[in-house]
Amino acid sequence: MAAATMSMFSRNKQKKDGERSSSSGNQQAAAVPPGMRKGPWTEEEDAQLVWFVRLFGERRWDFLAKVSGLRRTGKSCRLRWVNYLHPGLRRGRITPDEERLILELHAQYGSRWSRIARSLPGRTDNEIKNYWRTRTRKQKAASQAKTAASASSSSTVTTTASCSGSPSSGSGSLTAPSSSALRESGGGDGEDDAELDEESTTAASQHRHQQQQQEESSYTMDQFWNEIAAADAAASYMMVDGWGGAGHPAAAEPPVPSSPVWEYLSDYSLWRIDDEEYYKKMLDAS
DNA sequence: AACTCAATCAACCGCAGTCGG
DNA sequence: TCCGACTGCGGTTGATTGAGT
Repeated sequence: MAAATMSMFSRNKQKKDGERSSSSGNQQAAAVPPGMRKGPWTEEEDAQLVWFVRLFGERRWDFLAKVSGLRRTGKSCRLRWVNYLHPGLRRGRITPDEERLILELHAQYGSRWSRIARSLPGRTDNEIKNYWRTRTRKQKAASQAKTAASASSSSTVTTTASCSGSPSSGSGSLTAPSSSALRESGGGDGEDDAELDEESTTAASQHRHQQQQQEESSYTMDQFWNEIAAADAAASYMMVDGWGGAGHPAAAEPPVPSSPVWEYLSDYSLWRIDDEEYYKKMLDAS
């Protein structure tokens, strides 16, 4: 876990500063005020941001960006915190259970990623959005390949193609929502909806696949819905107490360093001094 | 070893909603 | 009611990585 997060951190470090800003064209130059930094965050910036979020809370991002001395917009600071530095973030691959949940919730809410993310504690809307995008792309490519194959050879039908409605079936656990549920969802953009409809056409085969997998993994729908309820409960709990709050059931367990900067900061000498003292130092320095 | 290509993910943008003056 | 600042969201882009050839 720690190794994984650190590798991600170092990966971020490897990005060249300002590379994006130079390659992104005039639009971005207009969006970011002059003198503001853009592109990948450095470890120092991360550490600084974490400190000031601790001091001022997850609010008033413009103010925070200013007093911290970071040459970043408030918006950028918020995004960095929410998507990367937040201590409650969960790292690593989307699990099969999460996949299933995302599928359910997408059928329910469409492309309202933040809403979906609320039911997946520790996952960000950005993460889920990226995951979904990858998944739909794969699905699209697979279905295109399938239609191309069937067009080229209309006489013979291979048996292998018929059981692989989804490319993600390899990961083993996606359950397509019912077509009625998909239609009721209403939300979502056109592309996704179209792909979901496409998905629903293979619902029967996927359902068989799902049953097969349920038998294999002994994973019942009761368990599935219990987990959804638990996730919702956890999410609402976090809304009240904050992520990783003291009263959280998980707090009984040793906290998992979910964000690399926390590991970084644990060795960072300034981390050990008093907040106010540090704040003074920072103000003096700036 | 060098190259290609798909997957992943961080970060950006524009837009819309909310809130206080 | 209007306006500006702030915040959050969804869509998109592009750098990096890793697997395959």
